[in-house]
Amino acid sequence: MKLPKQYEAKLYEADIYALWEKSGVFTADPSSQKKHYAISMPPPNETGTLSLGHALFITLQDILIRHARQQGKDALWLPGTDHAALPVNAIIERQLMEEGTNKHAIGREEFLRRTRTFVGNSRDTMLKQMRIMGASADWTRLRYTLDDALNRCVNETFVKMYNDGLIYRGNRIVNWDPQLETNVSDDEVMYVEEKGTFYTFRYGPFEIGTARPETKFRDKYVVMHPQDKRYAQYKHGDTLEVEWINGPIIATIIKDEAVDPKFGTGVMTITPAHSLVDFDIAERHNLDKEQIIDLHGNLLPIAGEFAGMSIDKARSQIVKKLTEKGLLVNVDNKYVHHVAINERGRGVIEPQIRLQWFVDVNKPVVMWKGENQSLKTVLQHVIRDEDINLIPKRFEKVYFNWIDNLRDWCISRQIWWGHRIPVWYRTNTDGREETYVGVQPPTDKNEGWHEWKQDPDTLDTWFSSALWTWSTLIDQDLAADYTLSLSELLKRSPDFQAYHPTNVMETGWDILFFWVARMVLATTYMTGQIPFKDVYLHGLIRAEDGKKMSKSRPESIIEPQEIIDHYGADALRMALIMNVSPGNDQNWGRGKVEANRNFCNKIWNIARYIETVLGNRWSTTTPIPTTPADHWIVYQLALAQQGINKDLDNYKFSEAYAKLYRFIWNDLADWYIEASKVSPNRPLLAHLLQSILVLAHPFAPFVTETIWQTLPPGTNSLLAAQVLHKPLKADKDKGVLFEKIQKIVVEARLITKSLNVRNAKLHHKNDPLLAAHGSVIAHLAHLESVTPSEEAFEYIHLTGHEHVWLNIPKAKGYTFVRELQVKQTEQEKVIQNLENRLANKAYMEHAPNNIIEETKKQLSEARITLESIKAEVNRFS
RNA sequence: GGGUGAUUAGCUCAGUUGGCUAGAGCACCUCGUUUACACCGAGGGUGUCGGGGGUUCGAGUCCCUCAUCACCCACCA
Repeated sequence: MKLPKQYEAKLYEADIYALWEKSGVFTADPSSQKKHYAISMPPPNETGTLSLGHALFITLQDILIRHARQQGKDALWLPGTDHAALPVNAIIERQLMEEGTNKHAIGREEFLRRTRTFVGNSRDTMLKQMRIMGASADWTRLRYTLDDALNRCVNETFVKMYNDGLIYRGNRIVNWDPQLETNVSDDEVMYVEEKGTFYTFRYGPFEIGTARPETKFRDKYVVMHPQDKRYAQYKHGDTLEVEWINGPIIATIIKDEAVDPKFGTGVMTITPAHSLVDFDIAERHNLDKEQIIDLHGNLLPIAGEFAGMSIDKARSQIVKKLTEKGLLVNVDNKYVHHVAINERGRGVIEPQIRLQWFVDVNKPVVMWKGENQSLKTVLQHVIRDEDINLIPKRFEKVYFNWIDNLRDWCISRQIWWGHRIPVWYRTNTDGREETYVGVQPPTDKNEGWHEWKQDPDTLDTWFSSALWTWSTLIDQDLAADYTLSLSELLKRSPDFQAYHPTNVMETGWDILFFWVARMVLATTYMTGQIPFKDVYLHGLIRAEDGKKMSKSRPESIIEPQEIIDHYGADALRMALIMNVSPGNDQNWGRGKVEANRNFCNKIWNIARYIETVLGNRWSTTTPIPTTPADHWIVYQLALAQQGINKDLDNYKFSEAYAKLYRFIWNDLADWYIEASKVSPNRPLLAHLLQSILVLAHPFAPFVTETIWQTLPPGTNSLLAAQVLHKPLKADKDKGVLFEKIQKIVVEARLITKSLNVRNAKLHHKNDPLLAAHGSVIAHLAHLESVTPSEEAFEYIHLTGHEHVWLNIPKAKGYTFVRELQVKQTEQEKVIQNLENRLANKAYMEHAPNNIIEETKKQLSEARITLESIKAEVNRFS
């Protein structure tokens, strides 16, 4: 088949993907005798289209999976998508707002219908885009966080935790988002700096500061540090009457160490219902916690004349009233404070006390390694005991720091999109309430009781994603059989038995807490296994200017689709891993994509050339290396293959890729193929082409498979199904001859280039290397000829070769002598360094022998080179 | 307040356990259209590896310290 001059990715990629998918190469087989290898794909949120971040994880995981297949493993890459409760909810609510309506107006059913349509469209787009990226995922095992089987796992987990006392319902202060009308977990809260006003008011004998006067109506506890001498006269529990916003109130003195005596006056009043810190203080001393603000952010009747006002409106009026009462002491307009906002949806968080479901992270009821532990301590153990490795390792410190600050996990949400909480309530005619917690809804209908009603709340998205590695491996049909217990189900699920724990979790460091830690938590608890052995954390992709890609700056967002349309998926894949290290963010740059588009084209043209040279003379005979170049390239190939395997085994994507790039472009294309033009070794060329296609395939699956499909019969089938073979044996010493040839070529090129001499001739006197390989050298160095001759004094000698010279007239040699002198000085410096090193007693005593030997060898070589340069300089001076 | 990362060529960044004269891509300059490729080939790098100190025979790499930038966690009412 005749290939066109340039590789046009978009002409082939779709067909190639279809070919793979049809063939079933991506489908894993748990009954296979091969070694199993598994990766759970982090399910992308169904919120629109794939981003560059998704493109990155698809690339990294696809490389690992294809590499595992090449190593002869049964590889499962299980794909899926996430219903993404909160983010999706935020999008739908925004849509509704733009249409001038809201969720209450359309009702739960209609809301869910709209949401399903939206996520359905998103899912179709995203799954299509994953294929466009070349993801070799097992689509027969596609999962969705809201699948029935996964939903069962969610309920099983909830119920088990409930029965173990790990899940409880309680009135606690939570991060309430009045905009989305739900609470969110601590990890979803973001703090942004904001300039505000800080007021100081007189409060009886004290002065208290606040940035939020609107919460202060019922502040009846005045708190100070127990050791603060300024207030030693006041005792804990003392009461006094003070004049306040709506008249006099009775204040109670509380002594608590949470107060910083150095901040402000060292005295504060507290609002337990609307501040996390205040709530904790109130808990410690068993104080009243009165709600001041309602769930929509408006003041309650407790605010008297201000009731019903939004907090923003009320603030200035309250200040005004306090000023009129003469209670305002000071106003500071330059106060900088941190406002809590919901990361999803950006609503301002108003802490509220609410009846919510929590996961207790401190209760020691989790069996792990034969010990009763808390969820928290299990989390610590698996990393400390190296059951799970974090890559890069430095994230362990971040991880432990997060655990140290971990509080009970609030898992209930008031949004409608998500897994329903498996709890039902009913009352009887006497008003007595019953609660039922179960994997399936209760069915009994007793006399005198009303219908069971399910808890209206949904679960935090991360509660279901936490089960991802194993809930996806459960046999989906068996899961419908509720007579089986979960442990029986796990035992009878072939996928779970074959693929769990998975080998590696590859994801961004930004969801280490949200997701990775929670998978560890839920999976160890439910299955007694770790979810994965390694965690590889990649960095984020930022805009070209180094800032985050953000929807508020649409020009900063790069769509993978657009890049693929222009440059092809392979070019994008390689650009994303080139010169990138784990855990470190990278800035997007188009330059890398272009470079890799060119690399694809290079591979294409190597194939084009080799296919032309071989024509219809393809043979399947084992190639026999004959020339030094043959031995050299075979040896280099073996080195590259070993190096790439080792790097990928250690998740060194960037380094593996660099080795591949160097081998294909520099070694094979620039040196070997050029050298082979003198006398092509056809079987070896065929072998080399097939080898690089296999080696490059995990990185650039499309272009390599496209070429593979053009190979003649007998070599075809699917590249995606090929395994790595043992490299051919090469004679390393014969290969070294080629390195000598390279040195001669490089120098000949350099001299002819710098003197601008064309069609120079290279002569030698009885040099066996040149006698044997003259034509190759002539071709590579663009020389007219390499011929034996008698010594001619006025010509330029090659360094280190006393009897090899270029037929460049002596006159031109005088121009060259300056460069030779520079070289001489450099060489003298090198020799001086090496001599000093060897003269150093300490060095000779401490350095290992091989290093010393190496130094000696370098020195002797450097001396020969210097002598050669010197001789040449002398001839012209 | 606590922590992490970054600082290496004009730009964007690699550099594995310390060990040859520190690398890549892009950009730039010179030459070249030798029939695989101009998305190409050949040649071209004087980098105080952020500053200072230390450990070592030997430091871009390990330790201390300072500076700048980015980020994470906690959060002062």
